[in-house]
Amino acid sequence: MAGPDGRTDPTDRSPLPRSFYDRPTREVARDLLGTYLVHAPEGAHPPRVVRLVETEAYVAGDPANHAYRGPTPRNRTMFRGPGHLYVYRIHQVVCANVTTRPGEAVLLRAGEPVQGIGSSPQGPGRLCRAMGILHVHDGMDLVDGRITLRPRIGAPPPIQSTPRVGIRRAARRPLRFLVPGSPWVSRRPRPRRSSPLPPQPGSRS
DNA sequence: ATCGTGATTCCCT
DNA sequence: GGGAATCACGATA
Repeated sequence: MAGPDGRTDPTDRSPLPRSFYDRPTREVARDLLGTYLVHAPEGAHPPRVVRLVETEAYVAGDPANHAYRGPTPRNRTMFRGPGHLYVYRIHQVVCANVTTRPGEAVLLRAGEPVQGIGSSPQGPGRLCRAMGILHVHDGMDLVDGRITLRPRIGAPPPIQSTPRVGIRRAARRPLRFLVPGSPWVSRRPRPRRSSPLPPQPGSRS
């Protein structure tokens, strides 16, 4: 889909400016859908590009937020200012976030392959693997670095908000944003319930 | 639904 | 410092 200027290559466009990230985190999470995550590795390797289709916001006062209890060695990047890459490791997997205002961030959950993608970028761990994002990239500046985000081309995609996935606390807040119908959105049927409830009459399964 | 897996954090000493 | 709880996942079935 070409923009009004007819250009089709997202890497021709300048990275999103710092001001993009210096906004309320929910807005950033929503506006990130349809933008392009670009990793131009050192050397002659071709850039890897995905179009983001799924994000989650982690906001202040949010018990699921890594920064909920303030700065720690792991989450220090979340306090470095808007527009940095916060990469953390969980289990055997790395996940990437974009920082917004101090102590808040957006988890990048899934994307649609555009260029140079060798494995499925579906789910936050797999997205990082496909993009070649490593734990050592934690703290990188997204405005002026090898890993950047580039503006959407054309009209904004349709956006749906849903409960967040894979967390226990505050999972039901509608802070997950996705492009409905995209085959690249990660599927995880339902968030875990914190306490088992007896099946209600009329509820499914 | 469950399991592998190891880092991180917390709540004590 | 140390032991235990926790975990923004992914692969399995």
